[in-house]
Amino acid sequence: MPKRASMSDVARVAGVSLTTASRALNGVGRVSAETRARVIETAERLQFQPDMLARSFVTGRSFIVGVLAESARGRFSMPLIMGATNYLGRENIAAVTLDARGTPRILNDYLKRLRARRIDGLLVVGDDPNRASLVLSEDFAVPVVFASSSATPETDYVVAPDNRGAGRAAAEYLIGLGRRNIAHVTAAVHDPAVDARVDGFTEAMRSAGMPIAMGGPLYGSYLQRWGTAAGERILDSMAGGQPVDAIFAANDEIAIGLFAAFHRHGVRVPDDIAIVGYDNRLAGVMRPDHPLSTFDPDLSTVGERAAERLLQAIGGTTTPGIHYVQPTFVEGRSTIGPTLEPYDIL
Amino acid sequence: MPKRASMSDVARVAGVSLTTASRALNGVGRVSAETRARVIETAERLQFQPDMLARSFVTGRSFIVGVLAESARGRFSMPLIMGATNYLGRENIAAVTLDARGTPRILNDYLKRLRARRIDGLLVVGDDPNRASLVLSEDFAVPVVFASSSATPETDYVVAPDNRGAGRAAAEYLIGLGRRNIAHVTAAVHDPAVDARVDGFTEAMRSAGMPIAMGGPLYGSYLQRWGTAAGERILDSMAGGQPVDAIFAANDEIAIGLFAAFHRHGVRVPDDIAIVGYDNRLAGVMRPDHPLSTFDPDLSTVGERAAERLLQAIGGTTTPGIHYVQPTFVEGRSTIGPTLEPYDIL
DNA sequence: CTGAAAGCGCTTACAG
DNA sequence: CTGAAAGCGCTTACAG
Repeated sequence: MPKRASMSDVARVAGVSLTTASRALNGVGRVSAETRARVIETAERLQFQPDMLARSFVTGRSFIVGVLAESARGRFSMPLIMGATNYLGRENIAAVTLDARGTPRILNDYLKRLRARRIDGLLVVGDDPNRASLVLSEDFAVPVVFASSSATPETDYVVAPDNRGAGRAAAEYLIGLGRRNIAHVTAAVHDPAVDARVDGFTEAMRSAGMPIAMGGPLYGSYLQRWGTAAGERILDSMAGGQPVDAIFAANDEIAIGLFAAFHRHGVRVPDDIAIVGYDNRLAGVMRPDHPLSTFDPDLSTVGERAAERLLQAIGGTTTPGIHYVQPTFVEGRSTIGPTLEPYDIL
Repeated sequence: MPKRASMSDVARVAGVSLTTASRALNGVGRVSAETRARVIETAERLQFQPDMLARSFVTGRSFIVGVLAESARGRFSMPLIMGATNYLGRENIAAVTLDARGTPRILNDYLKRLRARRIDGLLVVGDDPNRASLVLSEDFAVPVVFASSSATPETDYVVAPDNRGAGRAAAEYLIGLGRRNIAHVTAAVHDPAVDARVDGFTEAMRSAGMPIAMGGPLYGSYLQRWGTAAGERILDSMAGGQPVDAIFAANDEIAIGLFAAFHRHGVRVPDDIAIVGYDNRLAGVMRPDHPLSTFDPDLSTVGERAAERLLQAIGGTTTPGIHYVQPTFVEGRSTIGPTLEPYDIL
């Protein structure tokens, strides 16, 4: 096979100096239009492809970024990383994907390696609030973007799902459906994603002048079991004369647990109680006719935006601050009917 | 901040030539033990980190590989790609992740770019049988490893889940449980994964001298709906005097569809009919006590092994051929009880 | 607008 | 065992 054409081959054939060829091909510096055209034509004819290794060497830009995950196996991280690396690939940027598995020692090791790799930037994926400071304390010389749902100082580049917006949207949606006694069943306090959703939900309820049913958010876990337990509690309360006609659940597992409790007691969804979940992780597993109304945080888009932001930061065309990605609402039978039966879900 | 030490800094400080420093640091060529020790000590003292960009430039090894997915969004591809990129990251290899989205034009574009990137190798993820020939016809100059469940010529490097082995194991497991009338409900013929599972299952049944219930595999789709339809058919057949006491389903959706049909007709699982699924995609979504017996193809391990294989191929330490990854069996209530109820699943 | 030349930081024949 | 020198393929002051 014929050796690849180098830029000096192009220069020689086009009858110009290497300098001029470089300038013409990169569209930088003054080159007469005709010279430029001739060089470009020659390059195409010779099927010239610039050697990125040489270019990297001389410019110091590696066209490689680091993607550092707190835990790559997490449900949160995987689609996010995929979204990011896909975007990067499309932009012809390579990624060194590293999984710190929550261990600072591993993290520091990795940071050292990334430096030797001369990466152009770093994308940090995860929710560990300590991570940020760790990385920054290393005073990494390249831009760092955080893709995370936890709050991070406004001095960093951050991309995150809008949990607060989702909480607000959930309340507004249920109010719009005419529901008047809306509860919120959520996971543990101090989980930043939980807190943000609670805040948004509370805000929207207050704006509508509506108290939160059950006296406020019910805190528990992300497990279906908790959804069922919360459901029992709500049924008790209803038996005691406290009406509940809609629930915003912090994830789909809780939503299904609630439904299970209600169905066992003959309470119909959505006829008696409408349920909105969060995550849409069960899409593709659940039946295709959308049994559950839920919010899809669109994590691969979060990853994509974070990667885009990183390239902008490298290019100096963005400023620090947090960018939110709006979760998409997926409307399903748990709020608009017809009445759900157990086998309608899976 | 002080400039990074270069190799010539190390050489100067250690009082040796650049040549010797390079040899000592890379452990190549003859260098006296004391010289080597001195150089290494000096390098450590100066915190020398070799510039990988320079090394790549001169050696032509980019320490970057391409990861080309037929469709990165596919359920199959995502964990596989994550497994691969994680392994690569640990080995300090960057990846350009590209999603051809089934389009040959995009594919060829990407291959051109990867060449300009001077990648060290290529990992192709996906099941499209045309993909392989496409890539190879480009006579890519670097090693190519296929991570795929479709059959590929023995002249390539291939890593794939052992579908045949899983089919065999499913039959043997159900036979071992004492079941005697075992059916197989699967998806479409000519899907390579389906065919391999059918082959393995058929083989094990034949070895045990047992006919396949229902006269042979029941072909349909991967949808839960098909599982339910197949369940109805099996119930009819049972009503007609043809016993069935176990089923191997081609995926978990089918398994759940089967269960739904049986439960509606008062047929108990596993008491009357044991069910084994495939995929374990619902782990983490289903209840934690393993409602469903199923095979986990361990796709991230497939990706990991494929990446490992790619690095071996680049290093010349492996030979072409197919390596299988054994799916892991996850035992659950659908085969060992107690009797499953609808809400036990999700 | 164009070109000769230096230089990026390594590896590796080649010669001793 | 050790070293002087060439060279990898580009970019970019510097000089014209």
